[in-house]
Amino acid sequence: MYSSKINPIKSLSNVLFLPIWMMSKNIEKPTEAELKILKVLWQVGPCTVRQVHEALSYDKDSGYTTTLKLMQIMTEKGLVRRNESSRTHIYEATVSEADTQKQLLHKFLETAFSGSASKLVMQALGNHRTSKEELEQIRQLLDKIEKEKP
Amino acid sequence: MYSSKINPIKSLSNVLFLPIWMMSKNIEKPTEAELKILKVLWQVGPCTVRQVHEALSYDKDSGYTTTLKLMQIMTEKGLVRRNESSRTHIYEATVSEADTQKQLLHKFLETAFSGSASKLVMQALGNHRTSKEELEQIRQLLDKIEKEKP
DNA sequence: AAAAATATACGAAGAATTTCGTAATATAAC
DNA sequence: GTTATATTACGAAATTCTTCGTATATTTTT
Repeated sequence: MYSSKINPIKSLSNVLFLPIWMMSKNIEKPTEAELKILKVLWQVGPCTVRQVHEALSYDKDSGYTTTLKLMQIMTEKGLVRRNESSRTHIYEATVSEADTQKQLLHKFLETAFSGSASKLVMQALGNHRTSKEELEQIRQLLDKIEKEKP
Repeated sequence: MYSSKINPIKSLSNVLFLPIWMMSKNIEKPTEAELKILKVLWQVGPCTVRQVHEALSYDKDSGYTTTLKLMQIMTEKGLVRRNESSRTHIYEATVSEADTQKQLLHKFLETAFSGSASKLVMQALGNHRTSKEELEQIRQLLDKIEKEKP
């Protein structure tokens, strides 16, 4: 990296406000294809490769060995763990959906919205149908956050 | 794609509820490196390659020709347009920041949050410092949305 | 006018991700 | 038990994105 003499504040602020999740141990960031697999595992629980592959084949058109290979890589990365006691291995996610979303959101917020959570939130609310119940939940969260503020 | 006989509703719903922005002409999706360049152009306006490259070199450590090449590719994709009247070309973004954010957000929402805007919003609000003013803005948006509901 | 600096064009290397084909092995069916 | 089927292992091709080096052309400096 370029050692900036003009704007040292930028990198400094990054250190001071390091989000909590970044301080915990390094979680491998899933790629897009890996994320699709994780979603299946989160939704239906421990699966064989075939189960995952069937679940994906509605959206995606790639061969069985592709899914297999990805899941093998994910095992190496530690994104999933597998039970090898029977010949057909059973895979399960080792990372939680919430943690992964947190991590991906942080990255996305930086790259696409330059870190402005409120801009992102307003865009998300403005362009996507959200039920009354969900809006109410968000409102409650707002209350809670504001109450905890000075 | 797999022609599903089991769940034809899925693809159907995608057609029925096609978001408005998707119906407009196809915008090329910027890659991550391209997005960084766009951000400079959005922030400072029309630029030469050198200006963009200098602006980026605080965060990024790649050569001048890399930036040049990327901007040439972006021109082909139609993400930027350039004025070639003088030897040093002047580039400007052809896509707006808001439109691009909308597009990226939609994609992200689908891949990471399975389309649940409220989940994303709550995660974003929960994990990132947001000022009182911003929270108030969001609250007002909530009011506006709920008022427009049945 | 020659030399130096700066710009674009463009092919191709490098890197990361996704895809597949084939071999080896185990299980199931006959 | 032999054949057929299903599963894993693994290398390597295909793809996409990023990076760079070199050639060529233009402007600026000396």
